[in-house]
Amino acid sequence: MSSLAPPAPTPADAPYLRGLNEPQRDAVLTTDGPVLVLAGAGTGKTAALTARLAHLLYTRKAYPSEILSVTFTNKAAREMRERVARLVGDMVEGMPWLGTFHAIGAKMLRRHAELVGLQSNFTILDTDDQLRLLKQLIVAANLDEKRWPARSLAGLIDGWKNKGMTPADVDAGESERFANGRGGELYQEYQDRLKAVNACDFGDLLLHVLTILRTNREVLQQYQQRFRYIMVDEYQDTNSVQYLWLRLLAQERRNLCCVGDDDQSIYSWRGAQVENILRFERDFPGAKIVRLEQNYRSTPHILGAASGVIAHNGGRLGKTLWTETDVGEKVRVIGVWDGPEEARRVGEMIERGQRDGRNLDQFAILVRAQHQTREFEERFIGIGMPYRIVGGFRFYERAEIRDALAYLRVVNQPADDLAFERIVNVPKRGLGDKAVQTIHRFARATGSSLMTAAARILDTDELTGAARKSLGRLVGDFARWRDMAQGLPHAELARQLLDESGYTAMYQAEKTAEAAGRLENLTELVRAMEEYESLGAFLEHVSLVMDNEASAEEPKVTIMTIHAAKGLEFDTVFCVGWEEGLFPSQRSLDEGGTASLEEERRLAYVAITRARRLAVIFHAANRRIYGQWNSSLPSRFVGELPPEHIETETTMSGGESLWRANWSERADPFADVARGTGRGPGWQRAASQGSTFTTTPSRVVEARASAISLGNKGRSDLSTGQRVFHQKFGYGTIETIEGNKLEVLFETAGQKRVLDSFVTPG
DNA sequence: CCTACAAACGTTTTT
DNA sequence: CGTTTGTAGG
Repeated sequence: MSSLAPPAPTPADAPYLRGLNEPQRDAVLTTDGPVLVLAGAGTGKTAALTARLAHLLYTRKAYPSEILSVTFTNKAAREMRERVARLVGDMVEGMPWLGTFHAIGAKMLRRHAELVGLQSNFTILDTDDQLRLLKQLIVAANLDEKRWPARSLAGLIDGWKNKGMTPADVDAGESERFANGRGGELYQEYQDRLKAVNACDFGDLLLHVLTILRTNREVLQQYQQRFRYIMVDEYQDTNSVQYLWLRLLAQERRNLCCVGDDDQSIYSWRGAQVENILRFERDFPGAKIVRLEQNYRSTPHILGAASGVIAHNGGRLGKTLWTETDVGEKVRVIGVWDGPEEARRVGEMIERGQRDGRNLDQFAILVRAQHQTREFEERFIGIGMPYRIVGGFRFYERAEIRDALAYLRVVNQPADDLAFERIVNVPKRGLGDKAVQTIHRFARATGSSLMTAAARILDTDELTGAARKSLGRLVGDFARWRDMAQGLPHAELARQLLDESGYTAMYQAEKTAEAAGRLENLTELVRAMEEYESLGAFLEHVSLVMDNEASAEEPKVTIMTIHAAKGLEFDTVFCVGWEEGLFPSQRSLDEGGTASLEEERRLAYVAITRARRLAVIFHAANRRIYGQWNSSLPSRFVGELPPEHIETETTMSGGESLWRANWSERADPFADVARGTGRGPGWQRAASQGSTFTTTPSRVVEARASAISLGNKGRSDLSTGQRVFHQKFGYGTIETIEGNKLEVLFETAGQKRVLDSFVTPG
C-alpha cells in the first residue's frame, strides 16, 4: 500500500465534498456505525456513495482492500469504479471487493469451494445449462415434463436459494409445490448433480457463501475483520440471502452503510424484500438515517406527477422530493387509437425534437414488457429513425456465444458434461440423440465424464462407423486443443478452435444477415478474450459480467423496459402502453394482490422520474394481443396523476371525455367497434408481437447418476462363455473379457466389441 | 440421422 | 402472432 494518496486534507474542503449538499455530506462523513441513506430518485445517490468511498480512502480509515462495496448490477459497479477512480486515482485498482453480489460471491466461493464440496475451478452454469440439467432429472424421476416443466422447477429452486434455503430447509409444504411433493427431492438431486460436475448456478454463488459463513467460524471472522466498511447500493433490492450475508459480515464492526429507495423497489418477483429497508433501524439499532430529498434531475411537474402516483401506495418510509429547477412543461398524457398510432406519434415527437436540435440519445421509450418494443422497432425502421433496444438478449446469452464458450469450457475442463453435451453435435457431425444417449449411458455406468466415456467407447462397436469416426475426430480434436492451450494465447486458441471445429463454417455457409451477425459476435468474443490473463479468468468474467455494452456510436433513441431504465435518466421520456392489463400487467393483477399492484405503481414512479425535462404518457384504446384485437382501458395510474401537473390530449374524436368515460367503465364508446367482434375495421396494419424465451431441448434420457466409479475394472458377474443380452445386437456369447470391454459373438450381429455396462446376463 | 411440416404453447420484469 | 417442440417422411 505504498501508493496511497496524499495525506488526508481537512474534510471540509476535500475535493470529493465539493458540490454536495448538507444531507449528502452527512452521508459521506458519517463513516462509523450503521447508516441508512434514503435516496429518492435523482437525488445524487451515486455521487454521495462514491464520495463516501473516496472519503474512507482519503482519510485512510481503510485500505482499498478493506472496503466491501456491493451493487446490484454490473453497470452500477462499473460506474462506481469509474467515478471513484476520478476522485482517488489508481487507488481504486486495489479494490477487489467492489462489485455485484454475484461477482463477490463467486470470488469468495473460489477461495473456499472445498468447504461446500466444490473445487475452486468450478463452472458457473448459465440458465440454459441449468434447464437442461433439470429436465434430465425430471425425466429420470419418471415425471411428465409437460406437466412439470423444468422451467417452473428452476423458478422454485431459484426462489428457495434466494431465501437462503438449502435442500434440507425445504419442508413438506414447500416441496408440495412441485410434482406432488417431490420438489425437495429434486432440489437435492439437482445440487448433487451440480457438485458431481463441479458446477454451480447463479443462486449458489450466494447460497454457498452463506453456508460457508454460517458453518465456518474462522472464515466468517476472517471476513468480518477484513471488511472495515461495508456499503450497499440499491438496498431495497436485496433478497434474503443477500440480507443474511450482509448481516453476518457487518455484525462485528457494524460499519454498514446501505443506500436505497423503498419507492423504487421493483424486483420482489426475484426475491427482493422491501422489508429489508423498512426494518433497517430495527436490525441495526442506533442506525443513523439520512434522507436525500433534493432532486437534481427533473422539473417540478415531473416530480409532482410521479409523487402523486406513488402516494397511492401504503407502507412507505416517505420522502418529500423537491427541486430548485424551473417549472418546465407539464407531463403530457396522450390517448391514441391503437398501438401503431402510438408508435407513429412517438416517432413524430422525436422528429420534432430533432428539428429543435435535440440529440437522439436524449430520448427514451420505456415499455413494461419486452414484446412492446416490436411496435416501435417496426415504425422506426419504416421512417429510418436510429434506435437501440436495450435488454433482450445479453451478449453472452446468444446461442453462438454460448456454443463458443462451451467449446472453451470443455478445453478448460474436459469433465464439463453440460458444455460437452451442448456442442457434441454442433455443428452437425452425425452425433445425434442415439449416439449421445450411448455415451451418456456409459458415462453413468462408469461414473465418468462424458468426455472420458466418449474416448472409451471408441474402442468398441457401440457406435456405427460414421458416428464412431466422427466422435473419434471430436475427441482427438479436443485433445489437440488442450495441448494447444498450453502454448497458445487463449484468444488465438479460440480462433483456431472455432475454425477447426467447423463452427464458423457452419454460419459462413448460411449466408443470411443473421448468420453474419453471429459471426461478428464471435469475432467480438475472441477480441474480448485478449484482455484477459487466462482462459479461466475470461470464462469467469463472461459468465458473470459480460453484457451488451452499447458501444456509443451514432446517437440513437433508446427503447427499453422500465426495469432496465432504473438508475438512468433522459431528457425526454415516453412512457407507453399505460393500459389496464398491460401496465399494470394482467399477471400482477391476477396473482399478486395489492402487493404486486403496488410494485407496478413503483414501476410507474420509476418510469416518470427518469425524465429530466419532459415526460409523455401514452395509452391506446385498442391493442393487439396474440394477434387478436382487444379494446383497452387507460391504466389506473393515468387516473392517479394529479391534474395540475398534466396536460391531456386525445387523437380520437370526442376528446378526453372519451377515455374518462371509458375508464369509469360506464359507457364504453369503443365497445361496439372493437370489443364485439374482436376484430376492428381497417386499422389492423399493426406490428406483430411475440416472445423469444424458450430453450433448445436436449432429449437425453438419463436415469440417476451413479456415484460409484467403476474405472476400468470389469464386472464380476460376467465370465467368458456366458450368454448375454445387448440392446442393439441382441443375444450372444462372451468370448473374451478385457477390463470393462467384452468380445461377444452375437447370434445375429456377429462378433462385436462392446462395453460390459451395455449387456445384461441373459 | 436429418429435414420438413404441423401443433401446441406462451407473453414481465434478470443477477 | 411468433416461436419452439413433436412427428412423419426421406
